[in-house]
Amino acid sequence: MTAPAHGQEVVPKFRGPATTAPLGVELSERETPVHPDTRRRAPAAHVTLDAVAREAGVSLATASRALNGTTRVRDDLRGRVRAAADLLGYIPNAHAQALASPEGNRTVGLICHDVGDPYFAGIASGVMRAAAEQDLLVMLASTFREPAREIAYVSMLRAQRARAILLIGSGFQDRAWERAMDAELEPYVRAGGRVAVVSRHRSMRVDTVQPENRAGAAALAASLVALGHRDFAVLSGPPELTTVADRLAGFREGLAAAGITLRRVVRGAFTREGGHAAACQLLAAGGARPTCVFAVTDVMAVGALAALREAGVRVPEDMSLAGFDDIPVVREVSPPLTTVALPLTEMGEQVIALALRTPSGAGRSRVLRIEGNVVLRGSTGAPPGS
Amino acid sequence: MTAPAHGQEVVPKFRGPATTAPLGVELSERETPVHPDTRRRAPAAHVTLDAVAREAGVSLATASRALNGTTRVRDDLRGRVRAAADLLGYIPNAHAQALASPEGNRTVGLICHDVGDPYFAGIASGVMRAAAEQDLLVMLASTFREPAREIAYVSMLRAQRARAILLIGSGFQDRAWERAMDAELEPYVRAGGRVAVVSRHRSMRVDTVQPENRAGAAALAASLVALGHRDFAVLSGPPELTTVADRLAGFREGLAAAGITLRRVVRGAFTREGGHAAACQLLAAGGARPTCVFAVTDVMAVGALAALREAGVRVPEDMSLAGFDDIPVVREVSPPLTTVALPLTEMGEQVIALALRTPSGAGRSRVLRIEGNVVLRGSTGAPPGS
DNA sequence: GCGCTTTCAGAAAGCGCTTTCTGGTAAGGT
DNA sequence: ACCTTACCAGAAAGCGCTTTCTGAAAGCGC
Repeated sequence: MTAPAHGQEVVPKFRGPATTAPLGVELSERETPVHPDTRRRAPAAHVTLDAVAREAGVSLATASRALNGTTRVRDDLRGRVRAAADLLGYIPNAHAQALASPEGNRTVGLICHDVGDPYFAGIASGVMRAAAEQDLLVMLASTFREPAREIAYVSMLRAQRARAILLIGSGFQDRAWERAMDAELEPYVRAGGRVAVVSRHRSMRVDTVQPENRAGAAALAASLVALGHRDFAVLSGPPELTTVADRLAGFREGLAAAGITLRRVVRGAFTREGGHAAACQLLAAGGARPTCVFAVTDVMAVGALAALREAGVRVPEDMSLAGFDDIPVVREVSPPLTTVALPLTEMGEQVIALALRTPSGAGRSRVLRIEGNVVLRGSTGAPPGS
Repeated sequence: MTAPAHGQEVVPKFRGPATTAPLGVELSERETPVHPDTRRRAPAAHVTLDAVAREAGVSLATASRALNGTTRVRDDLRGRVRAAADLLGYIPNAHAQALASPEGNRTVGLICHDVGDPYFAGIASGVMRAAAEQDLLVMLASTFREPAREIAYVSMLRAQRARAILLIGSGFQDRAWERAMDAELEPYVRAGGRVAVVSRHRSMRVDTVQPENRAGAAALAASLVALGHRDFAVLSGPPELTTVADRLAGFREGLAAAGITLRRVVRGAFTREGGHAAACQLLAAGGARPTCVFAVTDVMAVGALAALREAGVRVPEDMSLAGFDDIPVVREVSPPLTTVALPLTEMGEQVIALALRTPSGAGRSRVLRIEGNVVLRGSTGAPPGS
């Protein structure tokens, strides 16, 4: 096996498509003997439809029609055009297509906080799968949780005239941000753009794939109560995220239904480290420890699990732990985490489907509710001493 | 000056999803009050530069220059243009820009096997971060390991005239595929496109971020031998992937250096389930079990770990297990996995930097070697009975 | 005050397509 | 044989920008 090429000369084994005589009108350029320093010259231009038409001996319009099949074209001509396109290695210029006709645009935008996060990666994976089926290209944007960047990306996607913009992840509960986002989205939609989101955006009237965060958290709370727990703490994320607010509220509701008051809420970043830190903080606090901890996302729960282990707290013997989302990793840790399962990939498929469906009509928006299923795994058990 | 006016009547009040939400996946619609006029109008056209120029009372050319700052424009005119653009909510049409000037294109393409896979998600995350810094938009493509789809995506990205195409993940060692890929890439590069890859592509002469798979696997083998192991098995992936071939070869080399012959290679899919299945197969086989197993990727190792646990094989007491890549999850499982650590995010940043750097000159390609670090964790220990 | 160079706004030529619109030709009707 | 249709290829008009190219006005030295 040859070593990877470091500074290797390109072997020009590919001589270009025009090795045979031109069929149609003369293309004098081709005849030009290749000057030795062509290498350094301006890059070879792209093959245009015009060149294909000339090669096939038809008009530009016919070439376009032959390739797109929009109108009937005589079979022999169509054949000639196809052959010419093949021969020249023609690839249409997507920008020109998009400019010439609105249907030419085959891209959608996907905005999430971080593809590196398994939650978003799961949803993105679903979006990619669905997009592939419809021959769409996805422009991905990671905001790294900066609201300003999110707005900027919407603007860029507007510039790209993306068919649809998909916003994954809950919105910020912040008036200024909401206003700015609305200001971006409203003209976009008005101009025919589609918008769909995963998770609730307080002020936005757009098609939504809505995980039942509240109900799911409440159901989880009920399950944990059923295990015998009475003493709970929550590891929460940034309160301005609607997802956090909803899950926390739902969990409280679920406890309240059993007459239990949530004892403690520790706030942390929406990351593995945030969960770790929050758990440490919880353990460091004095007083009786809760018997059960709910982390508002699995990512945080994983961090919390590590923190508990480091502190010598056995899960679930000393303390039960539950998360939310059911990202793949929670099945791999020991003990596997109890969580509220969300069909992430499917949600990704749904959100793009929602966006691409025929518009729901002026001023209408759809909400696709996604039920979360409580999955009890090894990380939860009866409270100690029961 | 009137505000953009296009029906600002939209009431920015959002009632939110009904809290009496029934559980289950269901679709509901909510209605937004809309001004009667707006209802069945054709979509409002986008604001064009022409409109801005008119609003500002200058020519199209001046408006363009004022906004892009390419040439000096009198201050008062520039101010007027900026104000007009703001007022109208002008967003340039990226397609038109890209068509009119090659520099107008601010997109790069990223092709990977599956963003849902933590290995690719990690690299993609790095790419996204670097792209954001340069104000580039990333078009993401997931091939789901179908070679044909990979080729098709390159073609689509060519059509988009992406500034650069990034290929993440090893190439297929398949002549037909290589030829087809070359045929796509060669004209692209010739036309000024940039290509960079992560992992070796046998036939491709392009800038490469090259994890030292071979050396890393060899070093891992040496470390495992040092722990006392003499009896090894490898859980391998599809042999046509260069990454698999290299890691397997490297591991063999490392063992050979200690005079050890690899006993067993079990092949599985390049996924968690593939690793699980391969491990099961290994255990099901008769004869003495190896004392140490190397899975060529962490993703497979995680599956293998689950399989071992299910089979009652203790890790590392009964059998040691090691992986490759150091994806985040391996630190969370118990025991944490020994692996060869690759700086995934950084690799993502590097590959886009490599692609965007000034061309290396005709026919030259760079290789950025990334060393992997052997990280011994709890999943490996002395062989049983030592 | 007269030619000279600068400076900078506007007209216009594309960029590479799609899609009318136009018109020629063949088929069909009487 | 004459007139309608139908069909389909080609000419041409954009799509929304950037960037020459052009020329008017202003600045300058003598």
